[in-house]
Amino acid sequence: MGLDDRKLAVLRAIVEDYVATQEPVGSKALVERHQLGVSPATVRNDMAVLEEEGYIRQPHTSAGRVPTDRGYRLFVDRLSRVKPLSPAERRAIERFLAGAVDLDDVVHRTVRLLAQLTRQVAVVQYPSLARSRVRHLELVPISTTRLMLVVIADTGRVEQRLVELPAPILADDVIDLRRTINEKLVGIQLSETPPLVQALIEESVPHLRPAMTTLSTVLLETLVERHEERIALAGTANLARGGLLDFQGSLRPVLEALEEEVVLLKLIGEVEPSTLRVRIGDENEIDNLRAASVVSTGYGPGATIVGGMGVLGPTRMDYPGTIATVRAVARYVGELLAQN
Amino acid sequence: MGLDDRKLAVLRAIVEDYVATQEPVGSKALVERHQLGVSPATVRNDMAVLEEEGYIRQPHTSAGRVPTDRGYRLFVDRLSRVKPLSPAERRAIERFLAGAVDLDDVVHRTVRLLAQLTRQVAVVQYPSLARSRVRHLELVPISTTRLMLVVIADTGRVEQRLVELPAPILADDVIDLRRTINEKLVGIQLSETPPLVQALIEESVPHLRPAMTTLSTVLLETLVERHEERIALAGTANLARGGLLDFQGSLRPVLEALEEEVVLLKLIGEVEPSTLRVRIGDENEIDNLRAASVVSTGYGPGATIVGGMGVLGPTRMDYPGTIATVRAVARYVGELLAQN
DNA sequence: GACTGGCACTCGCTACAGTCGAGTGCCAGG
DNA sequence: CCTGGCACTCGACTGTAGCGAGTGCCAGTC
Repeated sequence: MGLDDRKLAVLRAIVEDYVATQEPVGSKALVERHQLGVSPATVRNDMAVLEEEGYIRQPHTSAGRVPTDRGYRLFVDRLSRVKPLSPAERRAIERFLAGAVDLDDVVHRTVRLLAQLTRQVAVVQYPSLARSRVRHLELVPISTTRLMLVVIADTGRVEQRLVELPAPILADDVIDLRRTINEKLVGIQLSETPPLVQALIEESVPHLRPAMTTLSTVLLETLVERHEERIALAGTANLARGGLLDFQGSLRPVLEALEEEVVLLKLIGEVEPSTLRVRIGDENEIDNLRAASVVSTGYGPGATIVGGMGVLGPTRMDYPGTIATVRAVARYVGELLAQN
Repeated sequence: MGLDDRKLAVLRAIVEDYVATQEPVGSKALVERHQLGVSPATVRNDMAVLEEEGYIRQPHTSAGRVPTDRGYRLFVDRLSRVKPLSPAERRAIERFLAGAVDLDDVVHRTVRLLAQLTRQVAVVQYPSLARSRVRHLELVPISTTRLMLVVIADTGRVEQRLVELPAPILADDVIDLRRTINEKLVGIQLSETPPLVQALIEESVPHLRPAMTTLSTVLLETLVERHEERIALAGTANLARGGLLDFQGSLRPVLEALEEEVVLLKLIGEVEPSTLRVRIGDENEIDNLRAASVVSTGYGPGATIVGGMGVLGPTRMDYPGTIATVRAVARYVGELLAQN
């Protein structure tokens, strides 16, 4: 039952070879390419045990072995050696991200960078509004009954929304409104604003109350409810690389899943303090992604986390490399945000 | 050389059948499914002529015929009968777009709607900044040396950008700056702003000149140069529908092309007054899309055009249906923008 | 002169048999 | 516990044969 060190080494070798060659790996090839110090026959015995335990399987009798999801899991948890990034990669990351001019640009560059380095599909969540604080609220008069509300978060993210007032409003009153809402809300974390917005109505001067009421509705929608989360995606073309061997023949389910923002958020958005997360094949909750693996992590300035990013690829992926890249990119982006 | 009416009818029948069945169509099947009033042998003679002229071809000897790009072109230009949208489709369009709350939402909904109705890849360009007018410019003080510049266009599009000032600035001066730039620029079409921005520097009061100089640089970047065009994409999963028969086996080149914003812009952005455009296979300038067709059109409130939208699919697509849908959606969106 | 029925021909597709070889499981011996 | 040897399995590949959809051509008919 217990797997001794050699069996684990065999499993590791199988995973590494299979990931590299994309073909079932046999006992003979294994001893040739790795220094296992035993004969093919011995390896075969080990393989039989590994198969019994569910870590590897045979596509057909008389074919080599292929890791199962469970095998990859064990590999990731206990067997993979950390693969440090090459200096060239580090430089690429720095250079690529250095030129960013604003938040949108940072996210765009990050997602392309990730896709390029890992050669897989990359997903980056914009800094979540819920996790940011209000830096400034602006009211821009468009006409006497229309205002443009602009919310600026401390992460640099900006949301805007048109407000249709119930009655015409004076310029001075707009200034008044702006002052009031800023006094009340600046510096507050967005997820904490609802009660304060509520209070705004009650505390406002009578003749502004109707305006404040509609305004606060829109505020609530903008701050909390409405497409609160945005997401950037890149590298879908990489899905078509593995010649349809990955993803059991059809990209369709995967592409479909990637079109749903909700799904993407689930993939990378559930950020716990646990920094980095790997979900392998069946471990994914989304049915369409049962043939895929996801490596995701949170990122943000310093220790706080403002969003998630990650990479999606075939279960047969280079886990050590991908993990190292995702971790490195997330750290760089975090530093970039901290400088701001 | 000249193709008489029956030969054209045969070509039309071939296109329609091939689009429907995805299989080469033979003379016998043709006379069975269409009322051509002649025998298979006659149809075969017509086919021979059509093939000689390059409108159809045989994948292999002893197979049915398949339209060539040139055949589709003729079909689109002269043979396709307009296919009016079903009331259900019209209602779907209206319902789907009615719920939009702001410009971003309109674009998002439009692109998903197009993808869903045509069952293909949809592309929608955000209203081009170059073609909009400045509605309002806002300067929000972040710190004494930092301003947030917000540009609001009359199409509802909003761009923002951080401005790093060379020296600290007083609150009153910010108000001054804001007033000046608004006086000068509001109502101007964005593509016309550069000379005016230049003039801003020269006309500003001496002690504000350094601030105005950096500000105008950023203004120029924001108004004209920087990722001036944004694009929304949906329906990529539809590419994987045709079971790899379309796109000659690999989705990769197509997916790659779709990742390049520049390419997408080329596809749908070159908007001439000519309302609707169909590019078939080889007619596409982008090599990766030689196996695809694109149906695109401009849209905007009333007669003005503020951006493009379109649909991409296999050359073997339902042209009449796609054309009708794209045209209808563009018109609805135009009306929606006009109401604003 | 245009259309049609008939006929020989082409050629991709499928099924089937046979061979090859990678890879396995098992066993006896060190 | 490991190893070398051996029989066995089964997928991949090859070659052959038959089938049938579809064609091109030609002689005959209206």
